[in-house]
Amino acid sequence: MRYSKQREVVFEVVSKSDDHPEVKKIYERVKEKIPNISLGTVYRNLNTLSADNQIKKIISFDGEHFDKTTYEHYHAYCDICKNVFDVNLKFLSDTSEKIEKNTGIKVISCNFIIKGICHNCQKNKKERED
Amino acid sequence: MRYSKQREVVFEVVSKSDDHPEVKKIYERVKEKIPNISLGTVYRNLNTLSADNQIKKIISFDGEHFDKTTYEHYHAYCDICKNVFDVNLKFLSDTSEKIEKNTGIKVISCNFIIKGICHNCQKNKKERED
DNA sequence: TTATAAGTAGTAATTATTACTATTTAGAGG
DNA sequence: CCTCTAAATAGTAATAATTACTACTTATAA
Repeated sequence: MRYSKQREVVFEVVSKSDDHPEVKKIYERVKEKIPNISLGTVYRNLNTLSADNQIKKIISFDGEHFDKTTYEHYHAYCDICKNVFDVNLKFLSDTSEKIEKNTGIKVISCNFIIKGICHNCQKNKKERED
Repeated sequence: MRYSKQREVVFEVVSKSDDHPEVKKIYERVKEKIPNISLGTVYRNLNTLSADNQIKKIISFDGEHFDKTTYEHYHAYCDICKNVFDVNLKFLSDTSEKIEKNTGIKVISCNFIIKGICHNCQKNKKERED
């Protein structure tokens, strides 16, 4: 893989994002630094970077999101505010290994996403109902 | 929800499928029984049926698949043959409940999909290499 | 310094999904 | 049985997401 300024900035943007952004949002953020970058370039680099395990592609209920964190952890998608949250739970650790052992499937990656309602939206909902 | 022949056939097709078909394939199978059914009708009914928990929508690496089985279980997607397989493992049972207890997120549904290489494709790969 | 293959911008094409509209139909209430 | 009405449909158009294509640019190896 050859160096390019565009890929560096795409990586940098994802690395500095705490909100699991979608392609569209990443594109906007990258454009602040490279105004004439092409959307195709962002797509290509997000795909090469995640194939190279430098970032992680999350498959969610509303499409693809990206995560700076590549170690095995999982996500929750809020059906109200549409945000994606990290989920780190002990009983889910080493899931890849366990699945490989138990099923014989050669695991490449795991995508575990929960659809639900986040703390904030539960609170707001309750307040409206009172 | 009012009865319709179209929805009945869509449900029937998914119910009789053992292969976690995608919309396109479901559409083809339904057309054998209702040749002039509209693709939009298939989409609409797949969405209403899964919202009503009569079938399950699986979010996979290559898009949406559908499953006749609605109880909590998980899936593996083969990166070579692109098929989706059921995964039933004890240590993953009651995941919804556990997540709700541990995170406080109100869980609506869980989507756990593993990307890997299935038994058959591992075998074929090995044979080619010998 | 130069050759070349990887990467890019800009655009076109493709694919998946939803929206729209006129028409049909299930089924509730007379 | 009728009749009414809202739900559902077929067919088409529109939208959104992603990939493909092409001429140009650039990293980097020799």
